[in-house]
Amino acid sequence: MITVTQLARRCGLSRSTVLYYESVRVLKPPLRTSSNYRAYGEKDVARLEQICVFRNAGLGLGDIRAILDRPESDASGILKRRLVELNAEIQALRGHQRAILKLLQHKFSLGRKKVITKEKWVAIMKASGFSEADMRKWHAEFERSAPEEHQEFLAFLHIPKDQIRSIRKWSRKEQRA
Amino acid sequence: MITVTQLARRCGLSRSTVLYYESVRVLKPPLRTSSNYRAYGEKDVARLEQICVFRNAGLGLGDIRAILDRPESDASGILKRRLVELNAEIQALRGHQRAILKLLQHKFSLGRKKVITKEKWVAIMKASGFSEADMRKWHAEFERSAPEEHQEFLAFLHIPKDQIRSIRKWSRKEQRA
DNA sequence: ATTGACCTGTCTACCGCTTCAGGGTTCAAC
DNA sequence: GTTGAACCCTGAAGCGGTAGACAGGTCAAT
Repeated sequence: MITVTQLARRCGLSRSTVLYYESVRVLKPPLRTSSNYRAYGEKDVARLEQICVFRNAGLGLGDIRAILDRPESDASGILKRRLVELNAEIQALRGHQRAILKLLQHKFSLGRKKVITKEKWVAIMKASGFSEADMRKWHAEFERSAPEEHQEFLAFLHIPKDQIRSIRKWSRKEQRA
Repeated sequence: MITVTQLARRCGLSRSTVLYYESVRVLKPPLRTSSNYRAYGEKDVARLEQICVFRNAGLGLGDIRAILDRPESDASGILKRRLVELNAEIQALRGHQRAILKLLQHKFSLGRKKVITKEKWVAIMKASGFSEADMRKWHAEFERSAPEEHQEFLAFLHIPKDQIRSIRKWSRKEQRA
């Protein structure tokens, strides 16, 4: 029998989160000690661990409750739906990234003093955790979904024309491969 | 001079959203008619359109306000930061997707009657808007970030061993390319 | 003067939490 | 036996960005 904070820590959550899960009844109200403290047992731990598994899969608490409490609910259906939603969300974020690139282009070409070069750009990206492989994938994605913006962006980095051609070439190859 | 609802519709937003923007003063309080209706002019429209541009780039209203109202604010710095954050968010969503795939694997192998095949899987993915290219990119990403789970997943689809080898081979090539 | 389409401000809900306020309990040291 | 730290409790409010509902005011037409 453990307390809320112990349970929370065992699952890598905060006490408040566990309490919140109880309040939205995705976690069942546990036994209480004589002094009204929550006392959790094995089953409660197991349940919370399951919840965490589904949360790591990006499911909402409503969906998790459905899966855990209603055996007739179509768990794999829910998971597939979420898989598809996640894809849409990823596309949306990629769209945001493309929009930012466009904006950066404009900003820099307005305030013309600040010329950003390929080297500076690569430094920014590396500093923020992009590996070489990530950057190749990034180019491939950019080329696939917005070839014209990709061209524009490369030109904006003052990369010579022939080099731009070769970058776009392997970007296309990458997606065909 | 147009009204709130007209302004909102012109920018593809709801009335409540425009009102909210005003309340958090990212949009300036407009002139009022004699009957106290909001009356927006050209400048207001332009401002809201700018706001929408930045919202499409996934910036928060706070950042937008900083960029629009404080010329000394480092707009391109904010944009770059956001670019990096977006990348992290995308990685997180991909992680969710991988977690779901693992779960689906377990589900299906528990209820052993339901054998999912490669064909069924591809049908699900296609039905949800994955192109052939998307799926190749998906494999490449899967192979790059979680090769063992990728192997497991392919086996789970009852794909013959030699075919699995070839799929993983070109997945790795795709990222090297 | 009435209809119907607009407008007004204010309130609520959604999600997944976090934080705060204002208390009670347990356990150890002194 | 009392003080203090570290726990526990409940309940409410807040975040961001948006959608919608509500009750009532305004306007152009009939």
